[in-house]
Amino acid sequence: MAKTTIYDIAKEAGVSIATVSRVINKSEGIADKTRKKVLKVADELGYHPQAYAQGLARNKKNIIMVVVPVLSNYFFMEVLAGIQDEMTNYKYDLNIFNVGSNSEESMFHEVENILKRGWADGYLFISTHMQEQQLEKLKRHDMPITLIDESFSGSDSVTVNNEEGVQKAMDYFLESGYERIAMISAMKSSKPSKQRIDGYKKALKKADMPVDEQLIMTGDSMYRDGFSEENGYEAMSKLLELPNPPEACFCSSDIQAVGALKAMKEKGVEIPVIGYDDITISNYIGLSTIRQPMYDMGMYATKRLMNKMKNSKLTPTHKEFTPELVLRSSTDV
Amino acid sequence: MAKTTIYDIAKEAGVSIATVSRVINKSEGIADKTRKKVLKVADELGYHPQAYAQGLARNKKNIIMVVVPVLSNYFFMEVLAGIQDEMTNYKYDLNIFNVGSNSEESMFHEVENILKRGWADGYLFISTHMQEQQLEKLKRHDMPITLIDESFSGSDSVTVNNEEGVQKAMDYFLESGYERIAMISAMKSSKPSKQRIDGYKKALKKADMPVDEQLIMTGDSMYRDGFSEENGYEAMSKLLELPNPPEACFCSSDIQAVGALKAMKEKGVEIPVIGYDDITISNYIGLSTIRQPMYDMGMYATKRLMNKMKNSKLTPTHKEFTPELVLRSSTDV
DNA sequence: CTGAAAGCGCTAACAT
DNA sequence: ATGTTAGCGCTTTCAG
Repeated sequence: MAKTTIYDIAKEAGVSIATVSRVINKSEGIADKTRKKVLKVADELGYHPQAYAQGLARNKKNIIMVVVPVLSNYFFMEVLAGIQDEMTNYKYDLNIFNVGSNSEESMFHEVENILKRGWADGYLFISTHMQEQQLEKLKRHDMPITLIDESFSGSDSVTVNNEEGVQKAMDYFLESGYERIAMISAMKSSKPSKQRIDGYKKALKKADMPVDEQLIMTGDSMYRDGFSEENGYEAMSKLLELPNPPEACFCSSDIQAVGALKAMKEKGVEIPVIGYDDITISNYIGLSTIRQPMYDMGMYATKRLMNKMKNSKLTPTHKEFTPELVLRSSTDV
Repeated sequence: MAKTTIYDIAKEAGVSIATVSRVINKSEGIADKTRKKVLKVADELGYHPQAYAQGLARNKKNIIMVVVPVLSNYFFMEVLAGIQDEMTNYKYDLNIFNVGSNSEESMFHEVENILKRGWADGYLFISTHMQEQQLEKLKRHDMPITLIDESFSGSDSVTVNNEEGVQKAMDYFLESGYERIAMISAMKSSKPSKQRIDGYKKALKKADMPVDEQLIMTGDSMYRDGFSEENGYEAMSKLLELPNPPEACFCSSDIQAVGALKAMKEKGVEIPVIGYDDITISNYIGLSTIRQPMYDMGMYATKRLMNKMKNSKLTPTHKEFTPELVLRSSTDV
């Protein structure tokens, strides 16, 4: 069964390709008889339009593309679930594109090229963490884009306030009377990681507490930017070997907290731990955490994008979700 | 910055579009001077080939498409990590397509249409669970496809023996002397779920033990086919309310086991539990499980697909991975 | 209501 | 070494 085209159908049905195209596209003003005949032949031949030809001809792809740097990551997965569920309300297909670069510069070019290639009708960028100047360049391509987990004044974006989230975690520890509060961070070059470190320091300063750099720890494995169980495990192991170990610990992500918890268990140590994200599993293992409404973020961003695509002169909006402290057993020590 | 085409470059550089095309595609036999000029203009204009036009013209897309029914699922995520990492070795881009259908029939049509549309040069199908007859139809489209987590004699596929995996879990329980062994299953219509139930029954029969249908339990929430924490939680809750509760429990997936563990904790019950998959987190929470080499499966399948694309007359191979029992603390009671 | 023909942006013979 | 031209499969005027 070779690829069948409208030419095949036209010949077989004894009409012109224009007519075939018309019935396939359900345009009106077609004799009922012709339509039926064409449809029948199309079905027999197992016809389906070629995406590339169609896209080229009408300059419309019916595709929404999600662009992400790292696919196998819990944060992304949950955001994606929201996108996916919301997308069922539209007639667009969803494509996920993985930008694989390491350096920030080449990542930008990769992203820009995706836009230039004209893959989709609209784009959702998750955690690509580009600079404003770069984003500015992208806007020149004049494509609907909604940013998730990063923001920029001139673009649609949905984020959650990282510093506020950390603040809430720290406030809890501080109010509970802890003084040596550690933080398990991730890759230094990661923007959310950086923001969380900043939030940590600020919270300490606000409370007139000293910042002990030794207590800001990360593991050695930087797979997935350090947002991994392994990294958290390593970090906590190091923390517990300090001459003066911490009394409490805030983690940049739930997944690292999971690793940290294991390290603690192995050493027989029990200190309160708060994670970040509130991935589904956290509820089941009793991990206290800062909840980011990941699913809602994905859903909201998708809605925004679709609106933007309908009405291109909508003013860009920035939606900031508020993170919340969720207390579970990992803070009961 | 409107879309720039080779026509723009040709005009600006004072050459023909063919020449532009040649230098963009690095074909040889081009005067160094012309090349430089063209490249310069292309750069100034921020040129990048249009994917659809290029794809249409050369009938080659440089895309590998991963087709999955459910995106936000741990099994898929880990397989995907393997695919993603392996793909960095090739010059293809990765696209993920989510088939969103509920009924088996319409799912098949969705999948077939993807093929017909001609998106990619090769496809990786993960857990689509089609019937042989349907797969047979797909083969007529003559596109390189590798199946993951399902198999069919005429296609490249990589699977893991589900029954064998369950057998190992059951053997462990049986040898440890347990008699009332429950199983937490997932959606009945899911193929892997079914296979695992079969394995469970077989193992019992082999050991001359009665099969108590009451002990094959699933939760009410069927989100993600029942492969969720919630489902496991519900199932275990029901199990523990039985007049004669089980002494041990095998779960269809680690993620369900996580839920089951929570239910046990809440009721203050401790029975040994074995999950299925060995997702990364299991190691950190001490969950005994049947390990499926998900990452390796993704990697292996990707390699196969790429080979197949190089050499289309390769004989289809079926690679079956062997699941292994991994004992951790959840079986120490 | 239907057909002819131009065009979407690019590639690949075929010329020169 | 470079230009001309005919497609790739489909949509969309413009005629009739």
